[in-house]
Amino acid sequence: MSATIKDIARKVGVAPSTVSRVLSNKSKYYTSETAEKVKEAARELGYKKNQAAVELVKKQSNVIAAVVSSVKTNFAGQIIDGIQAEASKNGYNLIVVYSNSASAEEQKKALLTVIERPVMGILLLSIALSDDNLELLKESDIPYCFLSMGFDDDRPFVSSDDLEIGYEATNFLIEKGHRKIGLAAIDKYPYTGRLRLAGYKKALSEVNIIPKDSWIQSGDYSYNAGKLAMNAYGKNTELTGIIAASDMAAIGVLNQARNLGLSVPKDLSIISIDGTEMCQIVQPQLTSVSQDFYQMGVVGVRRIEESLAKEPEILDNQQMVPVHINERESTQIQN
Amino acid sequence: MSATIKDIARKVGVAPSTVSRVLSNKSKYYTSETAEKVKEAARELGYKKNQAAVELVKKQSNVIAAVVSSVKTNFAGQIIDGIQAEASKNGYNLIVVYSNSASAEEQKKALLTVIERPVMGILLLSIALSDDNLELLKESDIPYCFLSMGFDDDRPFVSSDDLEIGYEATNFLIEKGHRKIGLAAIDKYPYTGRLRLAGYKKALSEVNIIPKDSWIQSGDYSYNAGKLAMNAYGKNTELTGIIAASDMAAIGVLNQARNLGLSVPKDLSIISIDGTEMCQIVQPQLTSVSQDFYQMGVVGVRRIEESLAKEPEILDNQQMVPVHINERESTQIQN
DNA sequence: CTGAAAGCGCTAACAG
DNA sequence: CTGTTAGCGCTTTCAG
Repeated sequence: MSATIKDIARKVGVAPSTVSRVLSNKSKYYTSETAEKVKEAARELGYKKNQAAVELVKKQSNVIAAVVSSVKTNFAGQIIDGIQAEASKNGYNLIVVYSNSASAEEQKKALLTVIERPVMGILLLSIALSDDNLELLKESDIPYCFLSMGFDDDRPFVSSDDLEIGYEATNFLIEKGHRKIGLAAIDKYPYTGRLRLAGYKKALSEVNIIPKDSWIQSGDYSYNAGKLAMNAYGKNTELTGIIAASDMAAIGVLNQARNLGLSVPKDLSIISIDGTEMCQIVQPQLTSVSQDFYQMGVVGVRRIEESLAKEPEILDNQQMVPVHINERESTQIQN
Repeated sequence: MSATIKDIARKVGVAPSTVSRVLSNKSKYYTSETAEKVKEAARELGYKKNQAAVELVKKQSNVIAAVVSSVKTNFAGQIIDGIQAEASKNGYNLIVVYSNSASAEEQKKALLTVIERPVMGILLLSIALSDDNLELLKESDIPYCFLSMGFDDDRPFVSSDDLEIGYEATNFLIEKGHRKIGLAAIDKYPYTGRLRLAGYKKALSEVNIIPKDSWIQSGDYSYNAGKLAMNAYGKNTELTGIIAASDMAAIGVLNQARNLGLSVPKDLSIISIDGTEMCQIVQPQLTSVSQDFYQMGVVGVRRIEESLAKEPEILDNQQMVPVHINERESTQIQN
């Protein structure tokens, strides 16, 4: 077994409490002389702090936990980078646990893994919690915040403004002269899809366009959903522009359009939602409404800090991170 | 604060140890009658186990830790899926911490995050540990295993056989009739690149081909490295086939070839190494030597289990996971 | 500045 | 089957 604080104390000839003070940098409470001896002994003994013991007595730790849906989302990495950077800056450690969002049972295990130890906060990345598990989370009294998804109730979250995303994407195409614009692979009913759809309709209605039902092809944001949507539009579609629900969906639309003999952007303009690096490795490169995932991670960590510091009532529970449009090669002016 | 085992004991009128027994499912040691009452009370009180306390006394936990290089690798997710599945099957929990492999300091923090608590094992995903940090890891006495990378020393790892990868990729092109074959974006000196290069040379020498220096363009496996390599080969390259060091590198080669006016696979065949989903979303779809990343995760967990069970001497420290070739659209017969 | 002592929440003998 | 006791490794009063 690893050496303990007592071993060091014995070796140096001081009390365990003194060793603790040195090793926890409670300066002012020891001479640099004893500090040296203690540190020296610690090194020799290969001492490693037992955080379980520390957390047990302090009842808090400096670790932030992120729970991530294991469904492959290519932007999760960016959010995690943001969390990591901000956490590290403030001296927190980050641990992440993956959870298959499909199974409430798996979800619960993931959640318990972090709840059952004194983490300072929990960040949930695009994960749809079951009611039971949400209850579990609330009961834990650990500050939490959802990232990259929103809700109608008062749960704290930080995400992009999905209404704005739908609106901006649509407006971008309108300003390029497009009138018949499709919305592909979007999930119509849950919060995110619903708002994007609303933004789409809003932009359209401002120029007096009423979208046909067939313009809106719902789906699950996946590559395959993109392909299916494009297939449904067909080779002879009246659409001249398409908004894809995600980068992967956009690539699906793009590839299927090509399969159908359509040339992008000549015959069809495509604008994607997300703006991950995927947009830049396909040809033509995809114009996108880009979300600032990194920033979501940063804001999420700050959100946790605030929950710790302030009373719940003062908190601005639901925060939006701005989006911006990256014009690349998949869109062009429509005459 | 959350309720403790004592609160439950008081409420039900039994001893804390009894509560502990019920809650830890030490069946045989209590009547179903008391069990009911205890569980009922636990539910009412919203009891949550304090793992810090458990781990402190048991000196071991059921969590496996994965340390992942935060450099974006699109296969890390697959490895983690494999770890997760196998861990979950055996009742372990997985926590992952991200570490920027560039900074030894960051690395150390990540490592300490997991070493300073009683995890049952540590899996390291394509992370190049500094000497100090490797020492730290060894000292911890926690079983560990590197995944998706190999070493010349006796460190435990599980990876693909990189010599075989280089050999198979090259041989595949040779059998298609190619004679002038390039190797792009590979890191020549470290273990992985060195072995792949050796496999490449071996296959070539078997058919009496000696590669020119210019055929081998080293790089860092990235998209950009792929582009640079293709650019170095140039529009009028004598090569008819190229092996790319990774999927992203292959896409870089592919796009740059197209930029140069070369058609794939008509003018140039490309075979990629990795075989992630990226291969299927580009056009043409990329032929690849596919690694079984998921399996690496699975084997990694088993490796940890074995280290716990057996004496170090008996262990087969370095394990290879088989690769296979997926022929897709980016390669064709060369006359 | 340092030591002694108490205790975080839980489990594991040991008696009964 | 259940209660009593001790203690995991650390921090934190409280004295001195």
